Amino acid sequence: MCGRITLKVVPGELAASFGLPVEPPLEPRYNIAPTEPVAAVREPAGELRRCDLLSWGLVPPWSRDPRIGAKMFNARSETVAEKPAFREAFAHRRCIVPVSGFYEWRRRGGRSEPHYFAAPGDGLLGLAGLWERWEYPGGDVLESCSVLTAPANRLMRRIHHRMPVILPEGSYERWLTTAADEVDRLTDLLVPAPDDALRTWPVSPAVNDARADGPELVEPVHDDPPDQLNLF
DNA sequence: CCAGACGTTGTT
DNA sequence: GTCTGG
DNA sequence: CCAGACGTTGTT
DNA sequence: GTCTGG
Repeated sequence: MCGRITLKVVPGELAASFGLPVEPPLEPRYNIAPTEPVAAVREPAGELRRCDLLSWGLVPPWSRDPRIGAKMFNARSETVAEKPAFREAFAHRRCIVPVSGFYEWRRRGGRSEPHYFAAPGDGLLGLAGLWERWEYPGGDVLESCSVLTAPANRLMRRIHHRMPVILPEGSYERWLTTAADEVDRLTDLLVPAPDDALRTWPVSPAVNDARADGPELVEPVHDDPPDQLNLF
């Protein structure tokens, strides 16, 4: 799965990686949690590609309460085309969530150990996403998004059994612009990333607190020793 | 017909 | 909005 | 995802 | 245990 992400870019990097006409003004973030604003690249039909901040956690347009979004920050790629909450967004409103990396937690002996995942060379990754539009009773609009997940690859499996869908750079255009009646041809993209697409290392549990933010959160810490009973 | 769900993860 | 269950 | 609350009345 | 907030 994917429940925390980071996005730190040098000027020009986002535009270059995702083919944006203008570089969006984004502050570096090292701990973006569900319900928070997250960057999303979209390409509306006939318009320029753009990057906006959307609320992380998709709110279906028929929802009566936008707080449902807190549970909709991931969508299973295996079922996204059928699920009532996601299928319209999958057909018509796909996006790419640019990230520098993401965190996954390994559960061991009742403890939850955060690990960071990033690309070798620290380039940006493009996560497969969906977005949706929801209107408050007063007419204000909430745009929100969700990150697709796939089974873990070999690297990820040491930590967790699900992972975000990472799009190859060459498939960004196809992911963003495939017509609704052809989305069944996108399934080749909804797979675990190759093992060499990511590096990983353990990080401090300081990241557990969603209010924490800063470059120190992605610094490696020593791996805990394997579980053992210290009798003295 | 109306009522109620609509989601993922992890744990048992 | 649309589907499932009763 | 994890952390933290989980309640009401009345007063500031 | 379950929900809300970040």
